[in-house]
Amino acid sequence: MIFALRPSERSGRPTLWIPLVRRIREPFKGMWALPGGPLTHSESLQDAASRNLQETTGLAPSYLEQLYAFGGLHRSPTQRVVSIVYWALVQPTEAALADESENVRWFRADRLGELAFDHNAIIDYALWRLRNKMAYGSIAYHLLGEYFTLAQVREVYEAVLDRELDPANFRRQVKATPEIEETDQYLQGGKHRPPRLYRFTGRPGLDPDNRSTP
Amino acid sequence: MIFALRPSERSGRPTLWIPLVRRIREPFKGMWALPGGPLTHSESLQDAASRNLQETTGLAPSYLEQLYAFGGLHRSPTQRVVSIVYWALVQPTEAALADESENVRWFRADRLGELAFDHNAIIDYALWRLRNKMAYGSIAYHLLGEYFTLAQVREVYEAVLDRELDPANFRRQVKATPEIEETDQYLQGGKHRPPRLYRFTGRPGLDPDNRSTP
DNA sequence: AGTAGTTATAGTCAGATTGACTAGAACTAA
DNA sequence: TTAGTTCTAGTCAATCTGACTATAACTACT
Repeated sequence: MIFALRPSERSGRPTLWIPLVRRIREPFKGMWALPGGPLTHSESLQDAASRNLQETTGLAPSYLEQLYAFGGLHRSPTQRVVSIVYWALVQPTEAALADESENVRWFRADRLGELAFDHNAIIDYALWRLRNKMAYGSIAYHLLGEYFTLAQVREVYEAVLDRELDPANFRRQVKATPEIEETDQYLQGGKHRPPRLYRFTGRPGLDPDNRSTP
Repeated sequence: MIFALRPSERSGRPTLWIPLVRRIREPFKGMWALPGGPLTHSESLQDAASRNLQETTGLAPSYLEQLYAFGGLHRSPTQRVVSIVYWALVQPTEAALADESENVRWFRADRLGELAFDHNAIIDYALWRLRNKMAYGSIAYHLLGEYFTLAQVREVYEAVLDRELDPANFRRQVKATPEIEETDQYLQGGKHRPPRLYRFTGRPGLDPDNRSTP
């Protein structure tokens, strides 16, 4: 379950996108589904998630965390399947050069059709968790590059939470978090006053003892 | 992974306790471990957790939620094991009549020895999650009976968070939550002014679409 | 060159929340 | 009757939040 920011077709403002793969076998042949695959005997759960991510979409995530183990009896019509789902955030540079093909395509998170299995429910849950963690923790920065403006951070929040935030108040809060470091560089090229660039100095969301579930 | 409140031996104030079972086979024969067992083909994950809970300790939980799926390669020295761990809260009435025997015993959560497998780490994580959810959500009431005083709620928080809280300020906050309902009964029998009894009117922590992970 | 348009950034102000504290109320035990 | 206990309501200052104002610094256009 992978999230990335991409500019919306119309407004150009960043929006949440999700890569899906097309089912090439029954059940649900032809429908879109979350990327995934089996767990082998010689890899940890997180390693398996990384590997499946790499194999199906070619993406390297900047954040990876276990979402939930789904184990209802009728998730697949043909057999009993337990899915230990992970969710990942990838930076826009990564997302731009991701494989896209006949059977792998990006979709807007808020405009998905009906997917295979219970994958709509899984995505709903992942979205809920993403919004939740964003409100508390410092997770938004894993959707951005190394340097960013405070307006870009705000756009991430606005895209995920789906509501507008007051620019001045948002600045005040972000600047108060100790993990945000001011640089002395500015982003040039806009048709307005150039904004200062900042850096995230917190931990890189991939370490194994990632106590960040809340 | 089961939590219940029991009065401490010395002070008599409520403390967190955990039931453990003794390993009767290798590996880790003779050591204490979390209750658990295999998943069958005809039960959901939550059902399997309930059943294992019932079979090993005889307890019926008032709250049950998935904790995490542990799948490291070397969790068991003999074979690869993936454990989908659930955590439960049981009310003191339930906890009092729980089976206890040579091979099932209650331990204080803050005074555990070395357990089998990675179970110490699992308990640490569950404790972290319990503290976290308590700070936000309304989970403490699943450790209490139907009627309770505000001082009892405060004692739950103090036991779990392991620090004292100001009684007056705590009252103010709890009374402000809409899920708490004032009754017109009072708890008699103390050597002081009888405190009013309250009720929890929120949802009963067992429904399947329990969106309460944060 | 000058002016309009845009976003960046700092600051103010009222309302809500929080932590520390005070004080009276209502019971029991001596 | 009094001392001891907890219950309960309230005050007050500090902090945080949301709404808002004003200036700064750039580009684009005339």
